[in-house]
Amino acid sequence: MCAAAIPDIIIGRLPLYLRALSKMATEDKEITSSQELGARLGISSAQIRKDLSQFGEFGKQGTGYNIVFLIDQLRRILHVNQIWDVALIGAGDLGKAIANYGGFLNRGFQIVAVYDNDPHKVGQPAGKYIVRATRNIVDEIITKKIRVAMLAVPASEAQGIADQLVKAGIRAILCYAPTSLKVPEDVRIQYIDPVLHLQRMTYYMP
Amino acid sequence: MCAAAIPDIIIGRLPLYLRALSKMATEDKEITSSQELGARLGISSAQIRKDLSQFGEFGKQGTGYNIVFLIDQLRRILHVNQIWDVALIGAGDLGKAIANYGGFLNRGFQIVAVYDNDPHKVGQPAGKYIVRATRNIVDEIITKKIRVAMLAVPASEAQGIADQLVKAGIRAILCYAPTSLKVPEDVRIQYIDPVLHLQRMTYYMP
DNA sequence: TAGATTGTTAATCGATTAACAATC
DNA sequence: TAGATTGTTAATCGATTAACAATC
Repeated sequence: MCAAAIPDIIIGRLPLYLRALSKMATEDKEITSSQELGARLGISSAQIRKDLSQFGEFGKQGTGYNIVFLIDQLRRILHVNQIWDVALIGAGDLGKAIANYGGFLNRGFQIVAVYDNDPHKVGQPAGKYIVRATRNIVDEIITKKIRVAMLAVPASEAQGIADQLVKAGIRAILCYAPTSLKVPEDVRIQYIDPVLHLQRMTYYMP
Repeated sequence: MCAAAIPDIIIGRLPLYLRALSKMATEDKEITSSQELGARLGISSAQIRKDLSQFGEFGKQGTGYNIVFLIDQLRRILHVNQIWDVALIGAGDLGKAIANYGGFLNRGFQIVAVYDNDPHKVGQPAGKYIVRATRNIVDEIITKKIRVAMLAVPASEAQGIADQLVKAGIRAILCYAPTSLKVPEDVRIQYIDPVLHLQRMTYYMP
C-alpha cells in the first residue's frame, strides 16, 4: 500500500512558491495569504492552497501562512534544505556564465567541478574553478559522489556526454543544449532552450 | 464569429516539434511519422497528430509527414519565417554569453542592440555589439521598432527595466532574472530560471 | 464576536489517449 | 492489393476552480 504520487505539475510549482516566498522574506514580511502569493505569481489562490495541502496543513485559518515556516517546509519537501554538489560540463561562454553565477548556493546547489574537452580550456580558470578534462569525467563524478549535472555543451555533443553522466551515477541533468536527449527513465532531465520560449511568444504576434 | 483559440499548451509544443524536425532535416531524412517524432520527444503519436491537425492537414495517410514541408508550415504558424529583431538588456556574464550565442539567427531571431546601465560597460564590446546605455532604451527601441526583448539583469532591476520595455512597445519578454514580473496582459512574458528546474528534480531524489 | 482565510469537497473544465474509418 | 499512417471522434483521464464549513 502506498500513497498516490503527487502530480509532477504540482511539484513544478513548488519552486516558484519558494522563490516568491523567499523574496517576501527579504521584504521583512512575516505572514502571507494564498491570495497575496497567487497575485504575485498569476496563480489562483485555490490552486496554491490545494497544492500546499498535498503536503500538510501549513496555514492558519483567518491568518494565512507564516512565511519563514512555509519556506522551511518547501525546502524540506524539495530537498533543498541541503546543498547539492553539481558538475558543470561545458566551459564556453554559457558555461563560464553559469560557473560565475552567484545565485545557486542560497537555493540549494553548488558547482564543484567544471569540465570541457577543449585542450585549450582544460587547466584554465572558469570563474573560481579550474576546467578539468572531460576524458576523466566518469571516474571523477563517481569518486566525488556527484548526482546533479548541468550540461552546457554544443547540441552535437550533448547525448554523448549525457551517456557518460548516466554511467557515472548522475540522477538529474539540466540540459542547456537545444536538443532532446535519451536517458533512462530513472534519471531526471530538464531543458533550457531560450528559442523555444521566444517562438512560443511570436506565435501570438502578428 | 471567430474560431476557438488554440490552447497555449499546444503552442508550447510546436517549437519542440520544429526543433526535432530541423534536426531530422540535417540528417537528410525526407519523411517522418507522428510515431517517430513522438519517440524522439517522449510524446505520444496521437498527441502530435492532434496538435498538428489544429492547423491543417499536413500529412499523408500511409506515408507520414514530409519534413521540409512540415518545417515550413510550423515556421509560418510560429511566425519565425522571418527574422525578429531582439533587444538584449544586461551585459554581465550571462548577457555576454547570450550576445555571443550563434543559435538564434537560424531559428528566427537576431539581437540588434545590447544595453547595460553600468558606465564601465557602456561603450565596451559584448560579442559583436557595443553596449549601449540603458538610459536611452525607450526612445531607441521605439525608433528601431523592436518588439522582442531578452532580460539578463539582476532580479532587483528587472521590474524597472520591464516597465520601460513595455513603454517602448516591446510585446514579448524573455526574462532570465529569477523573479516574477508584472506586465500588461497583452505583453507576453516567459521565464528562464535554472534553479527552478534543479529544484523540480531534487524533489524526486532521496 | 466579527472578519478573514484555510483545507477540502464536488463540479467544472480541459487535455490526453485509444481506436478506427479513411486513404495513400 | 496489402500495409501503413493520418485525421478525427469519443472516452478517459487529470487539473482547475468555485464554494463553504471549519476555525483562527
